[in-house]
Amino acid sequence: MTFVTTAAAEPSPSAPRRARGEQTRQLILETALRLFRERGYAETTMRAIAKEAGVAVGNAYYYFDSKEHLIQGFYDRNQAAHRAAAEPVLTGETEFAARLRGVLHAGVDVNEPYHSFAATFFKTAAEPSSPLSPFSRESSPARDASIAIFRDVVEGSSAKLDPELRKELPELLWLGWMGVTLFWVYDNSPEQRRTRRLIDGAVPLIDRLVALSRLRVLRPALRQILALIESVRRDD
Amino acid sequence: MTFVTTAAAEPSPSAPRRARGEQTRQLILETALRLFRERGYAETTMRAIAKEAGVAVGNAYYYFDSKEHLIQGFYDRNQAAHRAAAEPVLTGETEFAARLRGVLHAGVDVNEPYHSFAATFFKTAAEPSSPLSPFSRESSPARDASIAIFRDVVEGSSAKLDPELRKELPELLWLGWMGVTLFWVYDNSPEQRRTRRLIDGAVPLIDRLVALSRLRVLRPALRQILALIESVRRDD
DNA sequence: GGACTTAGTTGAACATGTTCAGGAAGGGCG
DNA sequence: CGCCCTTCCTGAACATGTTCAACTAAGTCC
Repeated sequence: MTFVTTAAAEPSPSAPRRARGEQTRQLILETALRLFRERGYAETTMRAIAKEAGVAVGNAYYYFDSKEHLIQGFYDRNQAAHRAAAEPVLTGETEFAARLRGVLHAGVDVNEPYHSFAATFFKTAAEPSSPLSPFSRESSPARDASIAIFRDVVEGSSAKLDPELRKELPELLWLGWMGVTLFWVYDNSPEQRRTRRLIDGAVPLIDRLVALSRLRVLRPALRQILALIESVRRDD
Repeated sequence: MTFVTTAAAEPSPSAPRRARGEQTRQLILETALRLFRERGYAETTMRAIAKEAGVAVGNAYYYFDSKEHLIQGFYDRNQAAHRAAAEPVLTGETEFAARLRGVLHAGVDVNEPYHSFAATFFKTAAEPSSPLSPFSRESSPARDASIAIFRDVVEGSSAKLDPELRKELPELLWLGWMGVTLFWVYDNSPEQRRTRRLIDGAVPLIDRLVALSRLRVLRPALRQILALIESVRRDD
């Protein structure tokens, strides 16, 4: 079985030990994601992945703890793509609203091709104990990277806002982004237009709220909100 | 196999045709929910349910399309229990904030015994295409019943508020309740105290916002928000 | 070079959700 | 009663995620 079946990275026996394993891992991941895209998540069997990749079923389990774990690779990729797609806005725009809007739309753009099957495996991410949950320990690198985008949104903007709020805002915006994503998953309007409308409608509201945060009169209300967040976050 | 195995409702052969089937259905559902509670959802096999109920595996599939569909029974029950638990507050309290707070706490109370395994099967509810999704067609009876509770919260309260908002508020509060539930699922603080704190902190804020809705100055902002909701809801 | 270690790989075996061809069994109808 | 239809029920068979004992071979150490 040494003839070339695909042009893709087939592990070459000549490669050094470490690299060889990494090659196999990538091959399995690539194959899996391709099949997920082509047939959907549930319809893709581990046997099919293994066969298509030219390895034994057990080998896939040597590199990935479970079928679900293959999805993590998808997340990592999408996260990087979001960052890249947001880059122009983050370097070009200075107004808070425009930055936020651009970043959110970039996120939707990046996800768009996967909408149909993202919904299919979204369920696995929703389980709190799942490593795929956006709040899980295993997701924390991807999560931190995602929050970093929103920190960039805030810090690179010309908007002046309450310093307390400034500290919390990136994480709150990320949470909002999770909300948008949740909405997006459920949104089956053509081209997910409702999600776009949600973004376009919500961003000005958020912008106005954020601007209001500096008003002396609203200080107590803001403190109350921040205190609530703090108290809810506390884990006891 | 005609000896009595449990004291519970075993289908009596003498019962009329229709009722007999219903009895079996109930028996299977009871058994399933009990085992879910005792062992957890994933750990309970269909074979175990069938064996425990004294029927064949196929029989369970005659009454329930899938293992997930057994959960719907759990929802229906919980919904009714929520209504019942909220009753005292809804008849006794007249202030909006107190009513809302009471209803939300009642909801958490009702769910509390199931927290550990609710999380386990929450994932199945999260899939948009699943009949268990709170937004699905199959869930609409339970959903409508739940929204009705929040309509009661609004209509039975002494609070005066913008008529436009009044129309939308029950559904918005229900959505908020879904948010609280989502938070609750992820909340593993002892006795889910964080969820309680979230409710206690958020209700006054909502109460204040709702009261503000009548201020002339805020009219444009309110209209903007309502328009956003309307536009997002539109399915095109 | 030879013994040893360990990463990498295999495929059969297992567990469990689901299906399905078929078999009772009650009740209506001639 | 005898026939038939529908409801209810059965358990073996199937599909698929996962495990595991065993094997291969690349590297390491003496």
